[in-house]
Parts: sequence; C-alpha cells; structure tokens
Amino acid sequence: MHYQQEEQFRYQILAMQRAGNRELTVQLKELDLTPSQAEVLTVLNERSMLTLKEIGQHLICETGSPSRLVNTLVKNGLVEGKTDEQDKRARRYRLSNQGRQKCTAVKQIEDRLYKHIQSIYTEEELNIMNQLFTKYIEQTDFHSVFRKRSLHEGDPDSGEL
Amino acid sequence: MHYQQEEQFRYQILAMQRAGNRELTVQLKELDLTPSQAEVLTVLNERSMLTLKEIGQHLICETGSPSRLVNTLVKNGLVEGKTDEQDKRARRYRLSNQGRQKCTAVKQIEDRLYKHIQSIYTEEELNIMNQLFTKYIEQTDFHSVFRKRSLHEGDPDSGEL
DNA sequence: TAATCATACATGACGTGTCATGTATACACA
DNA sequence: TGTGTATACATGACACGTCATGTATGATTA
Repeated sequence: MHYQQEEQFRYQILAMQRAGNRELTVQLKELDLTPSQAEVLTVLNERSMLTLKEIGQHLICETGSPSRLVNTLVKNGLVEGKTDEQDKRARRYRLSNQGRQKCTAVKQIEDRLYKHIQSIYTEEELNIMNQLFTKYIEQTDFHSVFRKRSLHEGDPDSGEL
Repeated sequence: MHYQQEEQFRYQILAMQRAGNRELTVQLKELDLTPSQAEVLTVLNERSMLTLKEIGQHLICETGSPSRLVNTLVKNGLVEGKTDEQDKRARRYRLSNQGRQKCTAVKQIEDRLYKHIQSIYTEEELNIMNQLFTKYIEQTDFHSVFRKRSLHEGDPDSGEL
C-alpha cells in the first residue's frame, strides 16, 4: 500500500488523543469537570485576570473565543468574571475559591495521567517524540499556544500577554 | 516543573490531532463530508456489507455504535443499508455508486494529507513514532481496530470479520 | 412453549469544536 | 463631532463523542 506509514501515523495520533481523553474524562468525572473545563482552570490558575480572548490563546482548542466553556464554569461557581474597566467590551476572569480547590484536585488527576505516561515511555523516548511533534506543530496555529504556556522545554519566558 | 516532558507530550498529541483534523475538515468540505464521515466511507470501501457494530469496530471512535453517523450517510445517498436476513436486528451497509465516487475523491484528499506528512517527516522518523505509539495503543481498546483495519505494518491479515 | 437474558440498533441528552452572524464598544480619521 | 471599521464577546446552528435508556429481535433454558 502507498503511504502505509503516513496512514498509520495519522490514525495512531487520533487514537492516542481519543484514548487519553477518555481516560481523563473518566477521572475528571468525579470532580464534575470535563477535560476542556479542566484546561481552562489550569490556564487561569497559572495566569489570573485573563480576558476571554487571552484564555482562548492559551487553550489547545477553539479558533474563536471559548465563551460557552468559560460561562459554564462561571455558572458552576468555579470562575468569576468582571467587565474590564479600560475596555468595556472585554471581561476579565479569575478562579473563585472553589475553583482554586478544584484546581488542586485536577493537578492530582493530571499527575496520575503523567505517571501513566511515564510507565509506558522513558524520558528519552518522550524527548524524541516531543522534538518530532514540535516540527509539525511549528507549522500550525498552535505553535503560539505552546510558547505562551511555556510548554516548550527551552522557553525562558512566554513573552507578552 | 515536574512532569514537564509528560505535560508537553500530552498537549502536543492533542494539538497534532486538532491541527490535522482541521486541515482535513477544510479539504473535505468541498466534498460535503466531515472527517468522521470520510472514515466510514473508507471502511465500507475496504469491506462491504458490514453491520453497524462491525463498522464501529473499524473506526477510531465510538464506544457504542455509530448509528447517527451512518444514518446521515444513508440520508445523503452515499451508503445503502438493508436488514440482515439471518438476524433481523442487524442492518448491513455498503457504499452506493455515489458513495464509491466520493470515496475516490476522499482518497485524493487523504493523499494530499499524507504528502504533507511526508514533507515534514522522513520515513525513518515516522517509523520511530509509529512504533512508540503502538506501545501506548496496545494498552487501549483501539488496539483491535488497528488489527482489523490492517493498519499495523506486519499484519498479514485482519483475522475474523 | 414461556420466561429470561443478551444483543443490535435507535434515540435523547449533554458538552464541545467549528462556523456564521449579531451586538456593543473602541478606535481612526475626515 | 460623526462615520466607518475593527475588536470582544455572545449566540445559534450543525456534527460529533459519549453516556443512558428504550425497543425489537435473538438465544437460552426451565
């Protein structure tokens, strides 16, 4: 078959993502959170008082602005938002106390996931894959997300907000 | 930071899948198809007269049975289904003529994607990643999908239907 | 045969990714 | 100032992945 490696690669990426997401979904259910919601909490835990647009720029999702996602978290009392004084179009969001508590619980669940990954791959193998992944992601819109969130190894800082 | 490599790995898998899916979505839009729908067509092109359950076992998706997905394709005239004679609970599906035509168009788009992957990675690099991915996927429900669809390199046959 | 359980599928619900569109505010500039 | 354009966000639409539940049919067995 033509492109056998490429086809396998494509579907295996899909399978890895789906499998990981399912695992996370199950674990996060006990916190009444979805993986997407947990990602927002994590972002707001690292940098507070972000606007919707800025939150979106830190997520591996959404071309547009994740208003529904954040509004669900506001409705559930995990995130507080208030209109920006300078720019009344924008709203700035931060974790509530309850949100901060959830966030530490999320961290524990993420740690479990990371331990699972460690049980499958050596640091060397992860390093190889991460470097190869970067080659692909560099060519996509997501590259800036990784820089902003300091998820790339050598990154000293994330640059401007 | 703890688990720096593992966290980067997790999010990069997500980003790769999202980026690839977006690219495919754009390309497939000119065929009025979604990536999921295209996957069903591809599966039915390789093996005809499958039941819903069997189709589901060949997709990288769905714990359950993808009835809506297939029904959309039936409604759009790309797939035909008829009740199984032996087992009246089951329905067997196959491509219509129109579905077969779409399928060749899908193949061209997939080839473009595979060429794009080739432009980023050498065969050697793909081989390394594929082997590492397999270590993860072996531990998930998706392992059987890859065997059934002969998407693993050494697979001589896919076993039973 | 009748009762029970398992299976194949359909369907409704929910959250989400994506796109298109609408609304309020900010800004630029004549 | 007023007018047009850009921006931040909200919202509706659609398809999908996931789960729970319902329905028809098949299989088992008392």
